[in-house]
Amino acid sequence: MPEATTTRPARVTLRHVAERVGLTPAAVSMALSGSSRISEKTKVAVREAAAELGYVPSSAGRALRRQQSGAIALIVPNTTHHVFGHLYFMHVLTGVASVANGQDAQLLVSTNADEADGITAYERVLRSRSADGAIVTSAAIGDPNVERLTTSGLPVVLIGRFPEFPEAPSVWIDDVASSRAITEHLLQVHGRRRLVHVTGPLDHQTAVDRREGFLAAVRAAGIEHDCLMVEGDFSEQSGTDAADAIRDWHADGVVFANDDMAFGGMLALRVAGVDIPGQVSVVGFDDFGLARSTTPGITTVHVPAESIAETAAHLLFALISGGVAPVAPTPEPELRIRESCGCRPAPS
Amino acid sequence: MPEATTTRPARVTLRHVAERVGLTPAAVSMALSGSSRISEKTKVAVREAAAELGYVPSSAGRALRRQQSGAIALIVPNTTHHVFGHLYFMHVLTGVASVANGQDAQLLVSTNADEADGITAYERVLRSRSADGAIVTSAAIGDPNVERLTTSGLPVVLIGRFPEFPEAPSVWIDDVASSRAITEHLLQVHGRRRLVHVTGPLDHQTAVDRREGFLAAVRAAGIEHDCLMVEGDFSEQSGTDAADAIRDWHADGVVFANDDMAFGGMLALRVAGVDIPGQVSVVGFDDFGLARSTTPGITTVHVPAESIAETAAHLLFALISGGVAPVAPTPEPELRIRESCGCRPAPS
DNA sequence: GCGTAATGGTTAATCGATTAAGCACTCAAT
DNA sequence: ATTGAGTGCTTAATCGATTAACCATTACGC
Repeated sequence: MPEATTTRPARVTLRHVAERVGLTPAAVSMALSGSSRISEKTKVAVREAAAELGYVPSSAGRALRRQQSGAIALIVPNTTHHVFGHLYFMHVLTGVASVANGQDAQLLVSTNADEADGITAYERVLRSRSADGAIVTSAAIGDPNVERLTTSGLPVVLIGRFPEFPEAPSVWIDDVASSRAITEHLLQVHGRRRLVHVTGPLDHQTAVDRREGFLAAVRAAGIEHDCLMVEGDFSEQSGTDAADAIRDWHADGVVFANDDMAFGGMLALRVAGVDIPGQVSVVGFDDFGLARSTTPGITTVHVPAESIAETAAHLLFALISGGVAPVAPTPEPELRIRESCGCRPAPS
Repeated sequence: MPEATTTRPARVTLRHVAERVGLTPAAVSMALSGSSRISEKTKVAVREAAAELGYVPSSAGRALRRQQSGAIALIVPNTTHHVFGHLYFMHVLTGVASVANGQDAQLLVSTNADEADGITAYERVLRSRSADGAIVTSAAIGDPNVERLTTSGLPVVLIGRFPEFPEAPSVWIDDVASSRAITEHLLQVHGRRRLVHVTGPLDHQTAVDRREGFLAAVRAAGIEHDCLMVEGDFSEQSGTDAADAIRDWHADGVVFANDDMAFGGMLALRVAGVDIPGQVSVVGFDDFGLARSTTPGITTVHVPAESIAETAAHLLFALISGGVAPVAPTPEPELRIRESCGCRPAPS
């Protein structure tokens, strides 16, 4: 039984196209890449045949020959701390994906911290050259993997501030200044004096910096000995857990290190009969979406995660191709004033 | 100047390991894969050398030889309709990633709808064999790309119902039954009689099915000629836009086809002075996170996106390795009763 | 008419891992 | 002693794309 003439093989390679037009694979390759050594007539014939057969170059073959995969990886080392599956990650993914699309690069998402032979799965992504470079986000302070990746000589861009690695290409916002600014909002605009700060997990630089900003503000106001620090972990639950301490201490203002905790805290305070913002002004941090959907809306610091991610991606592509890492500008902090601090009346 | 003896080449290949132990690359490959034709002593030596040099197999070399990439792709054809960058996607990503990790597979995320040579970027992912299979989510009805992918012979699993392709492996929930159930909640528990349904974009099967479920419920109640249909597009804005029509029509219950629209609608109704749930009962659909953060919390249908995604991923791996597609069970609809329908008093 | 350029390809090598087939060499059984 | 089976590796081919080096033609200048 003869093959149907329209049968196209499951995998169309250069050779199939070459046979179709009566050339060698080499010629077809050159034709498709627009080499000047191939006649215009042949190029047209090759392009037609390729289109008819549905030829798409094998990424493996090409990667092997070119010594680069055409993909970048987005790595999240820290799956334990509610990071992956968080709104933050969505924004980062959106930003990175849009830049990757613009560069015709594939995007690999890697979150697996399993170790085999002492190498984590996401380090393996780089060492196996599945990706030409990586963006690492949400890493903890002192994470040995971060050091390994940044010193491996492979193109890696960090999202977040890593004082331990001042040389490592990284993109961050000024958490200290932002946190200070929003704390000062409570102090200066609303005249709050008994402040609580609910921190994030202090093994993350972001949490440390936001605490630092808070402290700078209260120090400047001369009330640094009269405020309460509660350690949270960025989870809504830890915000809820902080509510008792906040009430017992008779706070009139709370700076949560992120919106999730602010939300959890607000709910718990409300259940306990505390009026927000009447009795207690509440502010958060991040503005990834939650803060505007609650009632009252949470006054917060807008973290432009998507644009940070875009910057990181551009930086990564620059590293991959050029080697020179342009310095990324740090965006200015931007407060989003809503109702939880007492600025506007809640709608209703 | 002599090279430092500890210098390890940037890219360690089989040959480097082979030279180190005085063998051929072939022997090293066999040793690392545990072949019985290699002596135990040699295997130990090889493993040691590989670990010392930090050898990780080249994914390109391996992919070329094995004719599979060891990666799967998560494809979102539809970037226009607020899909990527949505909470839904986060859940899907989490589910797929966890299964992929379990299978030691890389995860490619592809959202680029750009066409070149009549092939979209995400079809290219499959045809270039960058991925061994794909999960497609959020595709529109009649999207030609879906047909192309499902009939291409490549392993593809769809998330969502596609009546046009009854043979295509797919995973979905029963939107019709779920939507009917939540509509009946308004009718039976709350005695609502003047219902509005705000649909999603009707080029998506999900939106069509949810409308169908709504209609089934009102039909069963004998009030199908006395309800209002408003076409939305799943966006918060379109929910907001529906508010005027809802009020003008003097509705006492609204079934929004998703939570985003319900949120937008609730805000707008509240601004217009409508009491929810006092005057109007509101319900949504999805429960991806937003519904529980609002005040009042939105009564909704819980869509187990993460577990759907996991099922889809398992199905995909079965297709890739076995070829047999196990039929996936359809999860039962689950209502999440909150305050927006009038069931519980809002906390305050 | 003859060297010199173009023109338009082909040949062969390469990227790294894998595996079938082959080849020494040892040991045991007939 | 001689075949037979193991044992433990090496050789060589392969996956697909790319590119440097090479080889035929034809065209052209003087």
